[in-house]
Amino acid sequence: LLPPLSFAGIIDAVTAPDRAVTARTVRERAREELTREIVAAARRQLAVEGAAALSLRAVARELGLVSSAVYRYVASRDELLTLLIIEAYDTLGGAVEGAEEAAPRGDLAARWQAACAGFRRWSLDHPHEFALVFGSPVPGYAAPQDTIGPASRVPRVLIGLLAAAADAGLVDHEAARDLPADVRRALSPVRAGVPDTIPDDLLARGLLVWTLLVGAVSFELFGHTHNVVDDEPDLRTAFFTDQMRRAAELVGLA
Amino acid sequence: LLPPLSFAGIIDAVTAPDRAVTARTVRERAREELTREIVAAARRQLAVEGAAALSLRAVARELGLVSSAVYRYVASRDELLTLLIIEAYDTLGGAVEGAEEAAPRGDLAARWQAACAGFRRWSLDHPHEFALVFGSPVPGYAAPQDTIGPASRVPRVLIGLLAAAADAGLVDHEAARDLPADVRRALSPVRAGVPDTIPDDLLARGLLVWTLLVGAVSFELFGHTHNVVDDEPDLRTAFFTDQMRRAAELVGLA
DNA sequence: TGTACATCAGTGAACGCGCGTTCACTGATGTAC
DNA sequence: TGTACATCAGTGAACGCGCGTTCACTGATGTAC
Repeated sequence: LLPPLSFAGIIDAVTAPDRAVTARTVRERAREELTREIVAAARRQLAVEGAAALSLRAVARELGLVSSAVYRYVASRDELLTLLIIEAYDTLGGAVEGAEEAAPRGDLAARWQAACAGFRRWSLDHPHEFALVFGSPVPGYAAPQDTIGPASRVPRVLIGLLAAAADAGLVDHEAARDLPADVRRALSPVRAGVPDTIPDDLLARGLLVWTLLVGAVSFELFGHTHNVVDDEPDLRTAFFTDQMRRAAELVGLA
Repeated sequence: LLPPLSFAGIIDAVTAPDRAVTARTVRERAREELTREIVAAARRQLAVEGAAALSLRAVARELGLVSSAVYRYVASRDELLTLLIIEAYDTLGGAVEGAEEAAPRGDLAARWQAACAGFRRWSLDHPHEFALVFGSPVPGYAAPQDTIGPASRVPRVLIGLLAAAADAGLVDHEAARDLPADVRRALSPVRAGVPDTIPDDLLARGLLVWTLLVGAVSFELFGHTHNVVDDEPDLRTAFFTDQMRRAAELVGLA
């Protein structure tokens, strides 16, 4: 009874709101618009209550629809969650890219700090989205393939910086050791997606630094810096910046 | 109508199961035993389904009780969650302490790696407990004061190692810079609980390394190493060990 | 040692709530001739 | 350009589920005299 829902079509409708107005029918336009409104309502609920409280019925209520009507647009609660995850990855990616691109091109340290600050800013502004993406997995939910593209936008920014640092000769190749064989094998999946100009050792350090960025923001958002770091926002920022500077030293970005 | 429930009493009953048999009444003993069984059943549910699926009714079912009977022992679902959080922190703390203490005393690098390996092992064996403690906060739940003691057991192990490294002169004091004033102020809460032999710079590095440990395990457990690190368990372990060795270099524990 | 009263454990029924999902349906929009 | 049929959006009712929590109650255990 359900119409053949194209998942990719939904994503298009959601992520490309302003494409040139082609000769689409009224129905097509209404469908795209309502799909976007459903996702927007879901996003608002996520922002306020968190992923656990997200329900199709509440989305329907907010839009003045009967709950079953939502099923014309979204196959299930899980699919809606997937859309939100994709959107979160995407806006986070955009925020980090934007911040990094606004920094002076020649100053790698500044570009790194800008990226980190952008990451943290977005996360503090969207705590539930952050939790959805980097926190505990939603029980019974398995992320589909569609998320891996958007998920890699931020890492890709970091990879760009690492490559730039390597190209600029900023990485201490004396200190760069050869990795043990098993560690090199462990890294083979990432290795495939990263330019050869980044040596294995730098790649391993890059993962360390990426872990650190996400870990630091997790700690802050999930309350693990209580009684550790002062609560005053400026001091928190100073601490984070200091931590990220230390991280940057590991990969020639300080 | 509810009896005056002493929270500390419950914790005693749960965490000190084998205290000397004093002249307690049958009722008292039955109460302690059932309280322990309730927490044990809740722990099993947590292990299987995760915190979101934890319900008082399910606990009651498992013990063959009527759901309202559980309220004789536990004031609410939140209190039960708190008990589980405390227990998770405690068993994690015990696991890390045990692992660290089993390493040769004179070998700080080995003690560090043992602590990290113990942390990761416990986490892989108790993924939902890890998520409960280090993952997204449970919505609508605020951790009470009772958790902060157990929560600091693992950090305390790391502090011990940092102090030992400092005492042994393993930390490069040339490289140790003076911290900017705002970063020093940001650190004042931790500072109060850490021996003076650990300088500010080392303390800041210590937090970096602690973030890294938790972050690395989070990434692995929450699926963020998919398509990054090979799935084979031995290779994952090799990668983790390598990352922790790099972390150790920052604090003179390599 | 035995009895009277107080305390406590566990029962069973109920309240009120919200959820995801299905299904047969009406009425509006789109399309082919 | 108009009509006949096909497609689609949204409705309303229902199914079946589980949850946390309250409350008046029975019967067992504990205690004071």
